[in-house]
Amino acid sequence: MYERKLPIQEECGLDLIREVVFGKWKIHLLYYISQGISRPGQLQKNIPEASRRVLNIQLNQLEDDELVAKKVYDQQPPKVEYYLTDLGKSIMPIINELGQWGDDNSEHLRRVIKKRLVLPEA
Amino acid sequence: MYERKLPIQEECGLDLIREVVFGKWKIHLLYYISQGISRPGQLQKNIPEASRRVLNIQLNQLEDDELVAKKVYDQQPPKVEYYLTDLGKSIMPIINELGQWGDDNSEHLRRVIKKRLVLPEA
DNA sequence: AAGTACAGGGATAAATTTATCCGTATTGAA
DNA sequence: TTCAATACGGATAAATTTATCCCTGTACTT
Repeated sequence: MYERKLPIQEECGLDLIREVVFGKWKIHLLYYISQGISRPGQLQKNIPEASRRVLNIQLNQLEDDELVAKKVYDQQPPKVEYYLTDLGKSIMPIINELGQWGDDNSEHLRRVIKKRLVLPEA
Repeated sequence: MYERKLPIQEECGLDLIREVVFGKWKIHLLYYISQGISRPGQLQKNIPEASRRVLNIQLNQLEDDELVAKKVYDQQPPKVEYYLTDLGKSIMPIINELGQWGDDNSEHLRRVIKKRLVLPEA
C-alpha cells in the first residue's frame, strides 16, 4: 500500500468531503451506482475513458469510506453488485446538483477548458 | 507552463465540474470569497495549511475558469480583491451543501479517514 | 482443447498536482 | 538605510494520483 507522507486535512466539512469524493471517477461511480448500474463490468462500459483497474481502485476507496458496499455472489463466473450505503445515498442529491450545474453551464465550461490547451500567443 | 499530455474529459456535467472545482483548495477559496474574505493575504490567514504559492495558483485557475475575478487597486502597497462572478455565485449553494454534508457526517468521515493511516494488522 | 465471461489485483511507469525555496517590486515607517 | 506590508511568480523537488501491462481462477460453450 502507499504510505502517505503529508498530513490529511480534516478541519472542516469541506476538507472532509474532498477526501472522499475528489477522485477522478468517484462522482461518476456514485452516480451510476445510484442509477442501478451495479456490476463492475457495467460500470466500466458506462465509463469507457477509465480503465478497469482504476475503477476498481476507486470503488475500493469508496467502499473503505463506506459510501458504497458490495454483495459478492458465491457463483461462477463471479458476480458482484455494488450499492449505495445510507451515507452514500445521502450525498446523491448534491452530486446530482453538481452534474446539473455542469450541464447547465456546459457551454461556458467547455470554452474555458479549451483555453487551457492553447499555447500562449506567440 | 505545464503542457498537458492526457486528454481532458468533457463528456458530461460531472466531467466538467470536476475540471473546475476539484483542486485541493478551490472549494475553500470559493467559500471564503463568498463570505467576503476577498484579499489574498486574508484568504491565506483563513487557510493556513496551504502555502501562499499554491493559493495563488489555484486563484489563477479559478480566475481563468471565470468563477472569480479580481480588482487590482492601483496603489502601493498593492491591494487586490477577489470576488465571485455570476457563474461563481451560482455554484455556491452547492458548495455550501457539500460543506454542510461534511460537517453533518464529520464523525463518520474522520473515522474512515483515520483508518487509512493505520498499517494493516501485522 | 481453446476461447469467453466474469472479477480482482501486483508491479511499475507516467502524469499531474502540491510543496518548498527564493527573488521581484513599491511606499511608508522606524 | 533597513524593515514591514502587500502581492506575484519562476524553478525545482516531492508527493500523489492515474495509466499501463499483465497475470490469476472457474465454469460453460464451441
